[in-house]
Amino acid sequence: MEKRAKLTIYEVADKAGVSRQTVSRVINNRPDVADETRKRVLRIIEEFDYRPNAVARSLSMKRTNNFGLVTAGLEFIGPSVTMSGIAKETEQLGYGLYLKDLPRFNTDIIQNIIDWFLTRQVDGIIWAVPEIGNNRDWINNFIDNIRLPIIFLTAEKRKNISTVTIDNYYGAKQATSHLIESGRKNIGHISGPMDWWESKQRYNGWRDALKENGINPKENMVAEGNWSSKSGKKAFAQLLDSFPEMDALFVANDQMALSVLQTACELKINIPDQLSVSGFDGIPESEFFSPPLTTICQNLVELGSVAVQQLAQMVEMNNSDKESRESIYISLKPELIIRQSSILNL
Amino acid sequence: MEKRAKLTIYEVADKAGVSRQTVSRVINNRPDVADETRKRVLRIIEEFDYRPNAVARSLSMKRTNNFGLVTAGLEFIGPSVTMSGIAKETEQLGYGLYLKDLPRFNTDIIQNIIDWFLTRQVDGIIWAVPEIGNNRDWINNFIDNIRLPIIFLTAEKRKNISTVTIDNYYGAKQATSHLIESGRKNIGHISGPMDWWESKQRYNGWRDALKENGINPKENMVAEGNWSSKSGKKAFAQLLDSFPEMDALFVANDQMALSVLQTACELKINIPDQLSVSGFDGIPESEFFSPPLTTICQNLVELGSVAVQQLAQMVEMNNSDKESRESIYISLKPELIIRQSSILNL
DNA sequence: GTGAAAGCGCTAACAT
DNA sequence: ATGTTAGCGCTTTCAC
Repeated sequence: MEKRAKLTIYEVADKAGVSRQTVSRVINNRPDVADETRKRVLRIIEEFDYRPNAVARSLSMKRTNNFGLVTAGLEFIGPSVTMSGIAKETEQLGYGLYLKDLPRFNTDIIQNIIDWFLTRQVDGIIWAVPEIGNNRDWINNFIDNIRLPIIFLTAEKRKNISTVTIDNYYGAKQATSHLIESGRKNIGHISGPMDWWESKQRYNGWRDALKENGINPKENMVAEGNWSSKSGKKAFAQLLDSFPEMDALFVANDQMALSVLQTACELKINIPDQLSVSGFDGIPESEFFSPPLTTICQNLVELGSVAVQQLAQMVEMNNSDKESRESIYISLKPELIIRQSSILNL
Repeated sequence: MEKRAKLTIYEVADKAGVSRQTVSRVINNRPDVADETRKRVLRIIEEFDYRPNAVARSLSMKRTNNFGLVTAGLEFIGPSVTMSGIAKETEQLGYGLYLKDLPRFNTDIIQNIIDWFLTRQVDGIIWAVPEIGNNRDWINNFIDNIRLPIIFLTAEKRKNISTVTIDNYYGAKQATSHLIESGRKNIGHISGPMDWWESKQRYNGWRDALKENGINPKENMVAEGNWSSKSGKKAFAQLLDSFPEMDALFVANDQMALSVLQTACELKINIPDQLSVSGFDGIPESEFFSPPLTTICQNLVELGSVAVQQLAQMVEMNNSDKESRESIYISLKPELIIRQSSILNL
């Protein structure tokens, strides 16, 4: 096999002694080709290692079969797991995937990103940037002008917007209720950064679980972290000080919970006897913390898959009945996993 | 702003009263346009929200300005951090990025992946799949037939192949030497899966550091893990049994080292007094383990950046003098970070 | 079942 | 400085 200039459909046609259209039909597996002709063309394609040019095809068909994905914080494990789900499902459905990773969560270059994707003629966009502060406000300004299907991940419900998310509120409530049911009354909370939508939801779940059980949530029972182990350590120290009667703790992610476990080990605070702990996320390591961590397991791979499936559906629909598509809101329930960090020693 | 059918360059030309060519010149910022004409065209573009079609441009220019990225194991933190570096640098240099995540590390669909990228007419490929077993053997068969620039990450040096990697051997040697220098003699090793190239390199580094210090590495001093916390726990238990005189331990990644720290805490083995420990990777959490973990910090974001820079260079060169490009091999040195897990209490 | 003509939206090369 | 002509490689009519 020697290298040679790329073959075009025209040259294949020439060598096979047919017209370009016939070759095109063969490539696209159309039925209306004589069996013998098809074979002859296929042989030439094989022999000369011909590969159709997807760019030309896209131009002609006015459809690229590509999705655009916008993420942020790919250096963190959550976003990247979600992305792996997105990548796998995209592949599965036969689409290609363009990736754009935002340098910051809160960004002013939204229009550029969207423009770039429009320019590249993608068939749909997956917006997987966490909702922080007002970094979704652009939606209101743009969304009506964009005819392209877009699916949003992990966000508040909005009018005319399709979203797939994990039910953070539900998960937090599950975790907190579990701590209460196991007999604790003084339940603290280490939250994520409070300008994150997810943090707020988890906070609200904690708060409402307390209220529904006749416990009054107070300010000294909460400390704010920023998801990192480091911040978890600090927040725990703060709580130990502001809420000394604390006998249970709901931590907004597993990373920060790890710090709690380790600090407790240093301070000789027995977990779960003196302090019952639940995390949130369900990272694989949580099972091997000491003690193994009770947590809320969110299936981020599934989140990504479902989002892509929805997007693909929107793309298909968009092609048939234009304006009929209704926006959807899918909320996936995370699952409580009970481990030793919240089980009383017998 | 109301939606309307997408504008083409032709319609913009019409409205501006110029030819398509002039519009094209304006879009591409060519100098040879009268200032006034340029302004007129730009106004029309603005007013009608015109966006050039990159697909058409690619077809015409025979260049897409897209790279293809192949990864595997994106659900793990290492690959995804590397990828974030790749994404950022790609963006920086003005390229788009297609993402393909392999379902398995060891795969037989290599040809399909390459074909897909060729079909999409990418300008270059970044191969970021870890080298495991013989999953790089395909290179020998294909590489000479592919005229497309490809850069490989994290792999053994090969003829005619361009590669960027972290120097795992060097890092492992650094860590092990450090343990020896701090006065230990019985240095165990928990390795990664031994069919991984990276694991072998780290193992070799450990082995040679011992040898160079007059210590004879024996089989009972090594236990094999698979990078996970779970496997780390098991491997540590095994070593405790097979190598009871062990007073220091070089663990091939931080996740497994975490298990060691936690198990030690449970077993009341004091770290670093009884056992001095070093990890490898330098994940952010390692600083907040208890005790903080001595480790080898590899800058994966930089790894990704450098790879993309090299690829971009290959693309440029390829366009001028065809066959002159020599293959490169860049090896980035990781850095030893000394923390309490390997410092003797004073 | 197959082929000819036209077009997708853009740029390169040449002409003016 | 601007316009004209001819493609880029493929698909979509619409003939035959």
